[in-house]
Amino acid sequence: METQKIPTKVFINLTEDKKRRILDAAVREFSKHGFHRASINRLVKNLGIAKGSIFQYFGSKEGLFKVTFEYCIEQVKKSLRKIKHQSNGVSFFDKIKNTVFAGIEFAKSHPEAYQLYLKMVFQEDFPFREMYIKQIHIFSADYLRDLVVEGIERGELKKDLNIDATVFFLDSLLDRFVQAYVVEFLDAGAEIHAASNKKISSYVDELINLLKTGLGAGER
Amino acid sequence: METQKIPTKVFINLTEDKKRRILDAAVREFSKHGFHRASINRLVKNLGIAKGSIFQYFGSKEGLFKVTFEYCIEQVKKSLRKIKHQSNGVSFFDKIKNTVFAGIEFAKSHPEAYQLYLKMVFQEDFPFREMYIKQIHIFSADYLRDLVVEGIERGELKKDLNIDATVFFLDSLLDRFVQAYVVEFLDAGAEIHAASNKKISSYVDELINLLKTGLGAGER
DNA sequence: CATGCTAATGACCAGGTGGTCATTTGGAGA
DNA sequence: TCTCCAAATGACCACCTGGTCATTAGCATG
Repeated sequence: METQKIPTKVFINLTEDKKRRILDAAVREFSKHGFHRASINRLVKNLGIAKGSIFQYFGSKEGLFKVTFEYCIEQVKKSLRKIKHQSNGVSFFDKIKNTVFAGIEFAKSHPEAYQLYLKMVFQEDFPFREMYIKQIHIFSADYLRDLVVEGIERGELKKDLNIDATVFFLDSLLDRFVQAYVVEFLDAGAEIHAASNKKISSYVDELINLLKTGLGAGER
Repeated sequence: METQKIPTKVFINLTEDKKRRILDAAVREFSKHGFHRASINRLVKNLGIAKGSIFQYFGSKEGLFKVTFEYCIEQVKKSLRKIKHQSNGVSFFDKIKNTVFAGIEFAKSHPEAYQLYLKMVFQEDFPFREMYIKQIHIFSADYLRDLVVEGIERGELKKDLNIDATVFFLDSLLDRFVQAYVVEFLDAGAEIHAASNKKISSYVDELINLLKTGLGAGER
């Protein structure tokens, strides 16, 4: 008798299609209601399978969540790899612009996964929360740090920049921009929420301009 | 027979002290667990009063939440009034700095109220959510807009700034800064979380410098 | 057709929820 | 001291939760 792996082999042996159906439904359920309010009863009703099967596949609600969340992270990774590859060779500020669009594109094509991330960050009582958030921040902050360092080397950015502060600065802005696109009422009256691509584009240009030259009426 | 007001007169007639005790405990319960997972049973146990009383005071869980949240908003208003009054006459960028400190001060002295706000924004299924978030954003965005307009008039800011974009820019940064102070893992490795006042102060200075002059290696 | 074995099933369980209401309590007025 | 009535109480209700497990179904092999 050995300890159970999660997910169990019973789940792994399912057809790819059924596995995807189950995980997609789980992402929807968790993203809509958060961990604790998510209901296994509702989930299996939506799926048309028996409740016992879920526990045979994942052992517990926590196990189901774990597998579901890792499934989401895999999607994020794919997305980031793509954008990193695409914007090879362009300027720092264009890379930032591409990153914003990639973020919005992800939130658009995987709205439930993104909602789940938001809940995870701010709701505080998910299992394994700390571990997962750390994992995600390795992507985003490190990714931005690389961009900044490269930008400085290339002479596109001031060479005396405080890197930590700059990364935080960028991270805030980008993260919040995508949030405003998705969450509503977070756009401070700027009507970013669900705006057209064109509008978004001109908005991002404005922000990048502010980023580049600052707000102050400098003595240039 | 007329429709019940919430809170009922039974609650209103309580001593100020008991009212405060009840609302403080409710803020703690809701901020810790969110609306749906908050438990009336646990609340009354902590308070040492009977469950029936809560329903006599507020009619329902929703009624309790409404009164509790409005109690929090009142605290925010007080805080904003204070800081608005204090920083009369100082420069734009000093006002921004004061605002950051006021935000952190509020999150520090009313951690539960602030947590409740975060949950409200990102958890999506509170009652009256939309209404309340709108109400809150009237404060913050309008407040910042006033600062920006005044800054432009005084010649402290570029006079061709896009005001909407600038307000969004500032709102993102300030909001996120306070979040990073409270939430942990949101500081992109910048170690803002629960930092000392001194560290915070130097950090804010860095950020304001970025705000003022931008990131770009301009042709100044 | 019979056997054997795994996967699927859903009735059932203990425990927690918001909400109700008949009963008790406590203090003001006579 | 007795009366009265609003306020406080907590046992109780129907409902829902995650989780269990004896039973059934389905299918491959002999």
